[in-house]
Amino acid sequence: MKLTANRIAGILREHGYKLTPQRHAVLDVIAHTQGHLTPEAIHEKVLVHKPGVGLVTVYRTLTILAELGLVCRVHGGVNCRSYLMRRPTGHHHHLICSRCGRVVDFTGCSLTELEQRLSQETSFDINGHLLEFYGLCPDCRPIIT
Amino acid sequence: MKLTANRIAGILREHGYKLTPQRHAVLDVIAHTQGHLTPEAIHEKVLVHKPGVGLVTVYRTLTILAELGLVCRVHGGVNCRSYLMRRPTGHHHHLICSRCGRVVDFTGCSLTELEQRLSQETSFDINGHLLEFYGLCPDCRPIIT
DNA sequence: TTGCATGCAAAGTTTTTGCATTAAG
DNA sequence: CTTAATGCAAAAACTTTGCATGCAA
Repeated sequence: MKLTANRIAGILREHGYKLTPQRHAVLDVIAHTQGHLTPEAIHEKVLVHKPGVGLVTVYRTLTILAELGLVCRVHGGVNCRSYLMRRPTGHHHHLICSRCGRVVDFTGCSLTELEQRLSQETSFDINGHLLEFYGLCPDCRPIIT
Repeated sequence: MKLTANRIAGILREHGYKLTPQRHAVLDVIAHTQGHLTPEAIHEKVLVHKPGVGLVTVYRTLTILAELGLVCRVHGGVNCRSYLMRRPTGHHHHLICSRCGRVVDFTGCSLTELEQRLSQETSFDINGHLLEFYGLCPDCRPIIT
């Protein structure tokens, strides 16, 4: 299902938040970007079409959007704190280009078996995991090796 | 193989670094801690036995130790930037207790198949991955559920 | 109207850098 | 001796908070 403005507004409203132009702009930027963006980068892009929006607002917006699951926070490597759009695929992970930052989602991580094994061996009560692959995307990969 | 002071000194020397008491202290702290520590926490612990060491030195030391692979940087979740001792097990990952921060290493992530699949499907040149499991360790898990 | 959201400024945090001094090898 | 490492202070980078005003519903 596509995340229309209406649907997003609905999700926000459900949680007592409003869909303001600023929040709309932040979402737009993230939605139209292939890859992850730092709060700073998001702010810059927002300013192009919506001058005057404060970096503070971007931070506050990101917190809310991540809390609602509309955007994902990407961890790992450089840029520990970056955000990207959550594609509506449910449980998924990211394959990130180390050079241009492009992010490809993937599903089917098939870690349940490993999780069970770990759970048994360590007696941990496991409730989540983080998996990211790194590499060079086709565009960034040198043609001649 | 145990990482004796001599061996560590050797590794440092190989790369043009010296084994100073400060670096020794930082390593000691990390080596004797079960779990990950933030730079700040490491500094505090170092100060107990070596008053006067600057937080700056801790930062600089951590950068070097991570670069040499003597310590690992833990990503994900809260505490994006924490460090722990690298157990000499080669390629491994971490199972982290969300409550007390205890870290258990594990190997056998069996992601080669997945990596190959992704590589084929996306034409990415994949060269690494990050995998972390989160949960509650036996000590932190409520007995009565 | 009502209350959440905004922008500004300012304060907190966290991390890095410049420089004179010290100490490891 | 020689060169890297340290500690201090200061700067830079990053993030959060307080508050008066503005705006969506």
